[in-house]
Amino acid sequence: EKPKGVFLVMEGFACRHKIRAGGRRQITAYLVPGDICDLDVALLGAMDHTITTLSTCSVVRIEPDTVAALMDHHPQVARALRMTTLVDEATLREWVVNVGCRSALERIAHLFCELQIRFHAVGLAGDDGFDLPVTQADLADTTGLSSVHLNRTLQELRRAGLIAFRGKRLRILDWPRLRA
Amino acid sequence: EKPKGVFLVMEGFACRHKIRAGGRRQITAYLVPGDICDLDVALLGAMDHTITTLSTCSVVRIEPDTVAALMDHHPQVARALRMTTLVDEATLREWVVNVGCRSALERIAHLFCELQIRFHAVGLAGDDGFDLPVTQADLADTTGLSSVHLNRTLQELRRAGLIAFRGKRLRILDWPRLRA
DNA sequence: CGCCAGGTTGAAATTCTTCAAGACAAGTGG
DNA sequence: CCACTTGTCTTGAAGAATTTCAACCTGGCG
Repeated sequence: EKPKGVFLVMEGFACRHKIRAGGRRQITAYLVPGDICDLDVALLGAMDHTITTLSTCSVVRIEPDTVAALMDHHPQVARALRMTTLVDEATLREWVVNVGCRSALERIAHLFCELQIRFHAVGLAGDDGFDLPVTQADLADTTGLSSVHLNRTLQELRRAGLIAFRGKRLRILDWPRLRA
Repeated sequence: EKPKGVFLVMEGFACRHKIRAGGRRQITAYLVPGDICDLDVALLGAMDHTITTLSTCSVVRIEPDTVAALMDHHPQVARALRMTTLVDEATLREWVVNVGCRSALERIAHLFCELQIRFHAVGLAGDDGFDLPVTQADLADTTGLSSVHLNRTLQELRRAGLIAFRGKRLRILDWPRLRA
């Protein structure tokens, strides 16, 4: 009945994903520095998905007892931890919306906006963008598009002057319009 | 730092959904009898989505104090409640996969399988199917398809002898193949 | 009887995928 | 230092999946 362990991402970029028979992969979440994972994961018998790093990461493991003690003695921390799971769930819902009813262009723009805000929140993004160490294939598996179509849609965003994406760095050139 | 209230679905069928500017709607989860919702929802300032009943429902509200007391004095219950949020999250991930990388046929089949198992678990489905009080438009908003395409894909499932869906009742005619 | 929401159909237009090939950049071994 | 490999990005063109529009059908219900 106690959490079995917690991992905290300190540096780097990782993702949760599932692989389907046939080799298709769907990324279901990104983990950025400051994100916590597997708060209660051992409660379920098996993990339903995989976590993979997309860049070199440094990760801290916090002992189950430490977590339990924190949650028992520091209600503010306990509250914050419960909030993170709510936020994760809300984000996941937004991802269902993203792949469920947005066009290719909107999906990518939405993803970039989400990441800009999340990286910004932990001081890893300026107003002009952030490092995004993923391949276009990764983005395709995130947005539910083929890599070819993703590539073409990225070019469209570039041509429109909204973003630049070269060498693992995403630059946001027109935040208001990207957001719109 | 305490849960502010809990709702428990006793009878009926409901869903979580989000509405996008432009009127498009995406259903992100179904609630069947036995499902609990909003365990910690008041921790976040605002609700990021809407809950709607799809049939007449009876719902029980459990007082925050009751929940807090339960969780304090009955570790087994606390554990079970935390497990439900993990299961909800895993289900949500599966929905991302569903709309992200499955064909129309697979999406619908997967949804029906999920619901069959969930209804079966609470004794509301026989081996032959269950009551599913939704319109085709609802299913379209669930699977991220247009209602026209959903309609045609449903017909395909019928023609293949996998299901029958008339009058709010879904009959499963060939479980192994539907599942496959 | 007539209305109405939901279901069904056809056809055209669009979006997206697939296949296949070529360009480019970085890293490796000779 | 060069040739070579490898992974990623880019492009074109054909074809498949899906959406849109618009019409028509149907059964339940006031």
